[in-house]
Amino acid sequence: MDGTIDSTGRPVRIQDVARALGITKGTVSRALNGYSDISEVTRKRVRRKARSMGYVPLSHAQAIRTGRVRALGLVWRVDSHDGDRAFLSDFLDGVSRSASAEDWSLSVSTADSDESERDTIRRLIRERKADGFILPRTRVDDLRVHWLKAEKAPFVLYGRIRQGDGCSWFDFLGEQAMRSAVDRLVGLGHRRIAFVNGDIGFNYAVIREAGFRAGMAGAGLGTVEDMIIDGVMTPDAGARATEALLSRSSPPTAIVFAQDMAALGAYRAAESRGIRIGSDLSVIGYDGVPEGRFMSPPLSTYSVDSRLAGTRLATLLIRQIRGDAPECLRETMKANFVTGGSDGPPRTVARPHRALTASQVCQQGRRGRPTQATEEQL
Amino acid sequence: MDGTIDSTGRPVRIQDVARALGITKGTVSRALNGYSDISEVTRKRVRRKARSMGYVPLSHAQAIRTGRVRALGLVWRVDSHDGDRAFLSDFLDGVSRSASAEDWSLSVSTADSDESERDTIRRLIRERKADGFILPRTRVDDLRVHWLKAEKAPFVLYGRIRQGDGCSWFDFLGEQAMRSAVDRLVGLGHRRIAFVNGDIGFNYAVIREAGFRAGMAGAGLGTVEDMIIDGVMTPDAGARATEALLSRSSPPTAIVFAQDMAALGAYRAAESRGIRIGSDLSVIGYDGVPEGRFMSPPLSTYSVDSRLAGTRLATLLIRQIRGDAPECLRETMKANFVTGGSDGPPRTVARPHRALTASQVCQQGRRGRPTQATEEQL
DNA sequence: CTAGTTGCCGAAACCGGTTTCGGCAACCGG
DNA sequence: CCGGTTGCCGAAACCGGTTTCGGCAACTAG
Repeated sequence: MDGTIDSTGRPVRIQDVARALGITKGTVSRALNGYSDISEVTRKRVRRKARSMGYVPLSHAQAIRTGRVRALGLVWRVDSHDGDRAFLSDFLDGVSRSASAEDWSLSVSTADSDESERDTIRRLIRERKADGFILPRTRVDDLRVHWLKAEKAPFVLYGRIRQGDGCSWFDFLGEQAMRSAVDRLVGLGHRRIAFVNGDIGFNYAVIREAGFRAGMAGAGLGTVEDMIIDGVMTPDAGARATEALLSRSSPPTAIVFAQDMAALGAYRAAESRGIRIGSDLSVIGYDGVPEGRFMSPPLSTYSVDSRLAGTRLATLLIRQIRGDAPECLRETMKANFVTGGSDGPPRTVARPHRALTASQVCQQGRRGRPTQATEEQL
Repeated sequence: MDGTIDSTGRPVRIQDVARALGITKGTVSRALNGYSDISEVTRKRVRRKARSMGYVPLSHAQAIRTGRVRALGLVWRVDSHDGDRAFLSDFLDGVSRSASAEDWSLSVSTADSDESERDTIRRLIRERKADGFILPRTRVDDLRVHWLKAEKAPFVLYGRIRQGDGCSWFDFLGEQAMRSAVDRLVGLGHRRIAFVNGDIGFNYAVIREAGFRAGMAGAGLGTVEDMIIDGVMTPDAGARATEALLSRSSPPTAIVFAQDMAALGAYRAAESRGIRIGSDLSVIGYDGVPEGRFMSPPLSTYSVDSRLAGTRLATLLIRQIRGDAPECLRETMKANFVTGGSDGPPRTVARPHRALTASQVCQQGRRGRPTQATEEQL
């Protein structure tokens, strides 16, 4: 197993290219790496010859001098079952695409605890298997940030954090999505809106909850604390949460879920209660998992492009490793709302004389919340 | 970003360890790598000192001489949506665990076509980002095998292949599972058993179909060709296949699915027909996807441990790279049958005078197929 | 015409390990 | 006592690149 082999069966090295051109390997190296002290004619000759001979530099041989192996590191936690199975594949694809485009590679490891994750990261750094790291699913106080700062290793976060000094990141605007979900539901006539959050140890949960509260406040509806449940990440837990909420003395007419996987549970709870999602109970999710499209009615959700997140993160990390300041490498993007049919006007306000047509509802939504919305409807 | 740093802030190199001990770096290297010409006392001193100083060799610096980077390569195809979402995470975890245990790492790339997969593999080989490859989901005539043999690169297959000269692999015994599924169903009293296969371009599909046919033949039941459908990999396709089978003039009383994801579709088809899985229609799957446990009744299936597959494959590949002959590195394992409740005695034979109790059925199953099974019951 | 640039490339050091080679000292048998 | 092993380690080559340094030739300015 070796690089391109010439007629003698030996892999092609830089020395071979140099010899074939009658110049030294140092010149070949400088020509290929864009040094300015190489004439344009020589550079062309070298490039052509290297290509024709199929010369590709060994990354580890370069690394010995440059200190860089052109590899990104990714440690995947397998202990937290968030259930979103499509995510990993898409995310990896995104990262890999960006990395490959720049001729970088991706070193992946798994970990099932904080300790093993720390050990894994340190090993990858120490052995120089990776030049920098992509950190998925940032926590409110993320230990990995401390570890990597201590090791002076570059890294990018998938998800913003509060103490973001010296950090770069990519993130979707979860707070904006949740706020928009509330606006939409209020526009449809809902007043009693619940929020089912994920694990508030993760940043995204904190951010989305803030968005929900902002939406409720903006609509003149104070958030009722027992209308907020957190720690719900699976369909099972989502079903239980929905069941609990619907058992309240004044149950919500709509539920905003911070995660689609939890929202899927609402369908099960609704079925066992004999009520229908989209009319008896409105549901809006977040993530855009494929399963949501197959529910009936399909889940309305704020869809997130995991592949895009991967590509952006890889690009940002490579830039940072090449020298850009982390603070300049921050990107956020809107989550895309996808109408499914799981949200509609509430049953309770659908009395004949106040019924709204679909078009009226849409106009209302566009004009903002109705001015006559008052607290007593809660 | 560097390895362990000493008080001066510089990363610890082998030279530093040598100097601290008053010996040469060559001796340190040989001591650490288990050369026999190093005395046991020196070896101990070196090991202790290296550990206390936090010395870890740079993998790329070793690679320049040894030619090995201690990394496994894995190219993941993202274009074939087989739907099994849990697989990737578990599989990666298995590979990563084994690799880490030997102090190896894992280089992952994605590809969405044969060409991009070939280019990716070649780039990883040429740049020496990986010393060998794990090839998931082998096809009947797998191009990757040809590419890698041409590059003289070590590789292991997840799934056996016909032309297996010079190949090592790990695989689950799909044919045995399918055969056992037929035996079980026959034991329960079924005679008209259908088989819904996956993409027969993949080896596992060919193998499982062979197992099904062997089971039918072994039970004295010839396989009716229109009772076999292939190319079914998703719940949607599974539902359609089930629908088609149940529309036959003499529909099957049981269906064996080569993949759980397809089997899930049978539930949907059954629901829309108003029949019940496990009594009106028996279903047995293969894979053991988590979703199967949540169906009602839970799906009976031959469960496969993807994590284990990953660990075994990584171990086999590392052995091969270290010099073991590929032909000696082959492992197979049984798929585990998990009773769910989706299989039971057929309705059609459940007439009072022929009804079987559960225990009788089990005994029958244990004793083998009933000797009175004849063709005319089809 | 000469001194000072500038463009371009060869020579060699260098990165951090591994591996070969050779030699010293201790031990061995005759 | 002496030649021949054997055990153990230092010295140095080596792997395949990158980067520094210096010098030659051509060109430019004074």
